[in-house]
Amino acid sequence: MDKTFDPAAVEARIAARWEETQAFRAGRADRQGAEPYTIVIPPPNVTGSLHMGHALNNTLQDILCRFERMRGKDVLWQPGTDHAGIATQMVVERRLMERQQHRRQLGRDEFVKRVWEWKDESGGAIVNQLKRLGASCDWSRERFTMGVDGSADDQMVQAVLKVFVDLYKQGLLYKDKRLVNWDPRFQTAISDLEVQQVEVKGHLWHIRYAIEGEPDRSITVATTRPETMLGDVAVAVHPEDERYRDLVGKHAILPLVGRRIPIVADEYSDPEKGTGAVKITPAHDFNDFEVGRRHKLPLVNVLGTEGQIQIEGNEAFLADLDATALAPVMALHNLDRAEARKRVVALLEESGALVEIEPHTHMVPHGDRSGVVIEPYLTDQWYVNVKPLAERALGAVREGKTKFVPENWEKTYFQWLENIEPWCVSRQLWWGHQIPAWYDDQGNVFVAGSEEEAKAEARSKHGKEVALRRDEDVLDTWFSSALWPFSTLGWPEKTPELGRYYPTNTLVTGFDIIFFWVARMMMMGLHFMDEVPFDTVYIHALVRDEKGAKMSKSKGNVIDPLSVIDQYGADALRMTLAAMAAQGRDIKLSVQRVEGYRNFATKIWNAARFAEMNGCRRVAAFDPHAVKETLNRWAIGECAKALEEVASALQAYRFNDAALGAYRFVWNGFCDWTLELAKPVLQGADGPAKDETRATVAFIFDEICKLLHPFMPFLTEELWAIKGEEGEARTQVLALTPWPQLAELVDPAAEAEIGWVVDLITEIRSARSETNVPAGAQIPLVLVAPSADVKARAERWGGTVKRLARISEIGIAETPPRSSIQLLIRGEVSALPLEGVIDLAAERARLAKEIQKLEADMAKIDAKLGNADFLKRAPEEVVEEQRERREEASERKAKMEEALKRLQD
RNA sequence: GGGCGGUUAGCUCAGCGGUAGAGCACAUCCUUGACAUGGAUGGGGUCACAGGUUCAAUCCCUGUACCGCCCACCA
Repeated sequence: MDKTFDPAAVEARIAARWEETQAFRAGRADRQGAEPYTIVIPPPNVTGSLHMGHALNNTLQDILCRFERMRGKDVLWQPGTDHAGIATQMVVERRLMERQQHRRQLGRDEFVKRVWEWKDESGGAIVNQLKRLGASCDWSRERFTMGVDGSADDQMVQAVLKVFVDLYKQGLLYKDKRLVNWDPRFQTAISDLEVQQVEVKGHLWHIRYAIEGEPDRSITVATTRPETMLGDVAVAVHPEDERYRDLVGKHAILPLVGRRIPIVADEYSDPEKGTGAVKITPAHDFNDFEVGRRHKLPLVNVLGTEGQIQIEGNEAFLADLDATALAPVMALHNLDRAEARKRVVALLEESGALVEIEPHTHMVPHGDRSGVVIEPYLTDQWYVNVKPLAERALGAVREGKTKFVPENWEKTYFQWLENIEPWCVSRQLWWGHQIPAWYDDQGNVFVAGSEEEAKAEARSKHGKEVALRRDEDVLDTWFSSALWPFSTLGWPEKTPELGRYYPTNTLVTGFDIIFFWVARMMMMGLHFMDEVPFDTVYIHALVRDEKGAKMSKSKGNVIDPLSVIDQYGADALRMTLAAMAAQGRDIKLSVQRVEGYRNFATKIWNAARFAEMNGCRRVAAFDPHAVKETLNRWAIGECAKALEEVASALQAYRFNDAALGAYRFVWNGFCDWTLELAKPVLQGADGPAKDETRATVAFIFDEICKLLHPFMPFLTEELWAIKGEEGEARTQVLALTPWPQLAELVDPAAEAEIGWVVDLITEIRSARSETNVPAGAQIPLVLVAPSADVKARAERWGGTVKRLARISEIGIAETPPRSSIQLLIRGEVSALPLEGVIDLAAERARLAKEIQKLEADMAKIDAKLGNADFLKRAPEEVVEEQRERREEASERKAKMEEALKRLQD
């Protein structure tokens, strides 16, 4: 074995081995009758690169997959990537921009071609990065959410087409003209979820509108968006607002524009807000849109698709207005909305209509990708009426068909689905699934799975061949991801995989995409497969930097998982993430923690070297049940307990408990105690005990490899193989080796005996240190009137105790020697006679402190036992336990006091 | 405005009705035949605050104070 662990070399070698052996293939011949276990990966953006969130997400999935694979299941971890509409289009547009090009110059076909090129160029990156992390996906089944004709992913397109057409035919998908969230930068509609509310320090402009026919009166409205006043069609006041009641029914004159607009009464107007009178701009505000609808007001759109003022030739705007009188306003044409705002305010000020400017902080919607202010904008878009689908998705979770872990996320899920709005699925982008809708020149729409079918439909409608034009828009990228759990399995074909692996078992994801993705998969899965897409949704935390801030490029606090892997190894990173993945709290990651788990890997490596050097080689016929030596029986039992602990934690998705349980056992239980206690045997005389101990160490090492494999797959797979060098070679990779079943091997007698040894050594060390006995000094140990049991144990373990606690000799006496440190180990007194060496003052202090502690403890227990209610109401075991504790404490105290007294004589 | 979570050792966090735990940091000691990326030992906590339930509360309930997140139509 090499002297040090070289993660990079090992990772490359092991990855190749997994690939050669096709260890991660679903449906392997050796798993034919096995229970399936399926996870679909949250498909990362195809052009993305691995960040810490991915690292966590995929580490957890991999831990589950490896664990279940070892437990004998037929595991399918379905990998793939997402075409990620806006995100990807943005990346490619930015690249074009660097070369002073714009997508419109290229045209749609050429641009889409470029995106495909970029995908082919960079699309493998994230997959390779996932492999570096050790992700045990079935890479032969990799999918992409969007395919080209004839490619393997074409079937993903078929799935999208079928869903769109079916939903349309079922009346659940329709085209509608209403306000959408419009992103002026990308010039596309986006869904509610893609809008981020950002707090902005702005102003509230108070504008006075004259009242028609009443020169002495006016009404003042307050607005945060003065530029939209060009599209005002009314002023609304609350029906019960005394201040304005008499104005209702009259008309105001819109400043600058001169439009005559009604003053209406509407409950929407809040007397508390602003001036209590609110301008109504139905084309540019969601609320105003509703008010406009209620009062049958016209829609006056004053913005273009880029968010610029558009009034020249704008019929709705110019209706009943004298264009020539509007010269100053017409000059605003084509100005960007920000600039237009300034100019409108200036014009208002000039005209004397601006009453007041008040500082005002409010939430302003921004595009989560583009970062620009979103405009409510009137357009034709495709919507899915998700309400009925949401009902089923809600029901499935309420009935427990799908469970969230941690459970409290169910509330979040419920809240959103209960208040769900129609989902706008069309996007005015070029990169994505083009909407399968065709139009004839009369505006009839034909939704079909192909142009031929659309043509056929058109033919039957018109009785002749007509020219059709395809809808230019594409679908929201989440539309195709919503189908991921079944589209990846071959749907709409009835493939064997679909029957075998759907519904999937676990979905592992972050809470940030519960709405975007999880809820929509639930809706689509239930609707099209008639079954939930997964049994369990495990929601993990967000990875933040060590100070708790979100990692972001602009803050420069990003920890790049790949450089962490380069520096410390994938196993160290994985172990860190698993150990920190407690439910319900964000992970504050620091490189220091990774370093700690790198040290853990080193520790294991060195333990393996130790085993090798001491001839601890696997014995083919080794039977853990037949082990005779107490130490070995104990060690196997400890290992069995650790395996059980890890397995049950993983089954409950308590990754941190699992990882830390494994860590503690391997480092403390195995390295610090088992190996140390075994040293005297391993380095002592040859014989059956030594042979058995060697074999046991080798055996436990194998079990440790299995135990740690889900967390640290590379290191363990490597050690597993190295150990096979001696004797026969391993016939199977560790990844496919069964999870051990050792629960029945815990031996209470061995636990008691080794527990005594451990306690004795610990106590001696502690007492030596506290009483300033030089570390190098060999000192005697005296057992005081030992019981036969203790005497026998001392005989068996004398050598070990001498070695680990620096004891020169072990004697027996009726009473403790005069000058000595006295220890109480499991009820029996031992002493360290230290004539001339002992620091008596320190020993007295040690005893006094101990006595004090015991007294405090006893007082507490006495208070309890003296309470009649406690005795009456508390469960008997608890009372009994308290009594025992009290007795122990008082015994201990008596012994300590005795020792102290002796010391003072 | 609605909802959710957090407040436990110097730091980062587990735990969750009956003796407060880990890692890191800190202190002291140890070049012991796997490992100094190591070993041993130790110090350090009225479990945010105030009430309540209970024989018993860090844990359950109510409220308060900070901190964070999500949702909500920009007067």
